[in-house]
Amino acid sequence: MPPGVTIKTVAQAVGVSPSTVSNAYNKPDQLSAALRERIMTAAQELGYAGPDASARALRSGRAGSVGVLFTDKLAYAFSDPYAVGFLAGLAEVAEDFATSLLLMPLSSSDTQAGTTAVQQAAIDAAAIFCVAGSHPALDTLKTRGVPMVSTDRGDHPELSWVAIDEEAAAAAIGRHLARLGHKDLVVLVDNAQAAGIQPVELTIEEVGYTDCELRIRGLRSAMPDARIRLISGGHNAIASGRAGAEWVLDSQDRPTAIVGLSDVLALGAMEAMQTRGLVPGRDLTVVGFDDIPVAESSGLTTIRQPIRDKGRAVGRILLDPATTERQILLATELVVRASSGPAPRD
Amino acid sequence: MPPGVTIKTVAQAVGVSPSTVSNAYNKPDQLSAALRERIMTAAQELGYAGPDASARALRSGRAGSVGVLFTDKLAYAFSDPYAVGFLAGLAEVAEDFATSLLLMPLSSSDTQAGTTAVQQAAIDAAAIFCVAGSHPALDTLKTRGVPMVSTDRGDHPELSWVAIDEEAAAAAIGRHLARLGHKDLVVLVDNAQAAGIQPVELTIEEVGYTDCELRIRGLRSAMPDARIRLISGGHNAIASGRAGAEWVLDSQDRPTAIVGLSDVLALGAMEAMQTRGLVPGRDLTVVGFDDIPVAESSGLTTIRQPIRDKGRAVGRILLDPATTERQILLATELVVRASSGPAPRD
DNA sequence: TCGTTTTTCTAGAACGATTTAGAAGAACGA
DNA sequence: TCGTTCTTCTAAATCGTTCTAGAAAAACGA
Repeated sequence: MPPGVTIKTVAQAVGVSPSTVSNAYNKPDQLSAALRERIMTAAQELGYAGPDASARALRSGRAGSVGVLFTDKLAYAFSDPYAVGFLAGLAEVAEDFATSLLLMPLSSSDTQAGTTAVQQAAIDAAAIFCVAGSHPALDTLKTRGVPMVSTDRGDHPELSWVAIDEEAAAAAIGRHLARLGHKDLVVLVDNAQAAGIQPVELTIEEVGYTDCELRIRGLRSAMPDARIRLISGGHNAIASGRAGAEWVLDSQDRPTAIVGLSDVLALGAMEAMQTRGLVPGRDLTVVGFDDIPVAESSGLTTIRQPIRDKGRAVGRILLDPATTERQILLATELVVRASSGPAPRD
Repeated sequence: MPPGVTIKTVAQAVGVSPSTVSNAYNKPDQLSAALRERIMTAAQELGYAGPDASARALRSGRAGSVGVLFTDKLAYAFSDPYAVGFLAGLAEVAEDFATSLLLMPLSSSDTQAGTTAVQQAAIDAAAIFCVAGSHPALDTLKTRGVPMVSTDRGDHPELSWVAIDEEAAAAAIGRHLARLGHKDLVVLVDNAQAAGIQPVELTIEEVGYTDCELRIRGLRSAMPDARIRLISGGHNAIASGRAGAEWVLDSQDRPTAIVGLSDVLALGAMEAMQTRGLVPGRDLTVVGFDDIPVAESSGLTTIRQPIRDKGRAVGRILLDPATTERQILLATELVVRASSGPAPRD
């Protein structure tokens, strides 16, 4: 587009008003087909590529994009097929409403950067994917009046969310393990601010993420007598799961079962076992959470949550005026596979 | 933000001009600290959350986001860790320049939808990730004057790109296979428009993607005497690789080697072999392309390409004025692992 | 004290579109 | 033929900023 070519230029060239050119693009039935044709060819000749997006957004009050907010680096976020599934579901709906997705990583360490990013982004709505409810960027969105839907259940009744009953799902795992006789557990948790490589043991307060916390509570409630340790090998990725599990497996104090708070963490644990010649489900039980596609072929016992539906539901609440529900609880299911077995008797 | 609260409202409340309020946000050193403080508190009281993004974009000519264009559904795009790596590298640079990423899937079937999406998106630049150079949306961007960088080498000398020498990399695979005595090959290719489940044999013309085509050419040039069949089990995903390989393995006419044009396709082939009790590298050779993280633990022979660097380089060309290079060729390397071995003598 | 520079602030014009209300002309029914 | 209804088009206001040029005030040097 040669600089300076606007809707006005085209209007003058054709000899009509700017409004008419605008209508030619946006409301084709408001003008005769012949005139529209003339306008379009003139636009082509002048090198005009259609109305400017920013100007349109300003005047019409619609940016044509929704923000997708998530914790931490993009690299970590999408290393989990779970996140990808969510995004795919959201994108599906977004496409129907001619809306693009604006990716906005919210670093948990540098909250300032994320907040200004959110401030400067032209978005009509925001999907909050696994972001702590306390992040200041969310306040910015609230004062700005941007509709939001979170993937975590919040406290406030006016908050919109699409979530699962984390606690109940985790309790299902707990009951399964209890039935198998397990009494000594290690839970692998995501630790976003982990910089080092050395796995660490955490308290439930240090875990931070609301959903992780709820899952731990659920486990504990179903296994009140079990010993449950929380270990993190870093952020949510296979390598972290492996690191955490290696640390546990190589210690003198092995548990009988390892629960990954996500499938990728659990898969990492399975890798660590394989390296050591241990068979999941026989020598040690491994359970995951999410049921990502590869969990099936790996034989991982896990909680299935309809992640793609989650994305779709979030999209609909944000974009489809016909959707009136504001808080949606999705069903989960314990999927038992080969990686879980009875605790060895000692 | 209560509707109607703008920079003007704040200005009136404080008793200064709108320009000054604008400066308070954008050029803090243009006004006294005391006044800035007063403006900020007034803004807070009025519920003003900072300058409107669309208005700012219109006036300043900077949208604060770059578009990421890629073929087909988001779901398929990010099922490949290769794509995720690229995005991560790009995001890294984008973050440094306070820029967000706008995801724009360009369906290859419905080119119209993608084109209007591109037309309506407020972006400063665009990263073209594995999109056929003929897509009409690219023309729209060109007339609009949006800077673009592609991940494929184009024909036009003014085009910017960050790529690898696809043909040479594939030729390296070809030489490796020739040295091992392979003369009968199946190449697993991505077929985006595949709707059915039934794998199909394609000609090189039907393959379509420029980079896939180049890789096939490279293979052929290094193995002029080999028989090379092109098979597709669907879009770029493990399941498609598995489907394609199963079809081949269960036929009467098995090749001695399978080359996946991406690692995910090759990994699918390895899965298919395992199911049938075949050992990659002994019974049949499997080679991939990309060297995604899981390739190492799977023992997959493949071409390593610095995918994250690719994303970073694209980001820098788009956003960093200090970067003057416009066409960057990255190095690749054949990584030989256990999945490739000598062809069985018959 | 007087010119000169620096700091601090402002008026008013863009930026490029969409929207509202309404005018001009064509088509229509009786 | 006349009033009415459509169709087709337009003028002018508006969206909420940032920018340019310059004014007023303060600080400075001699």
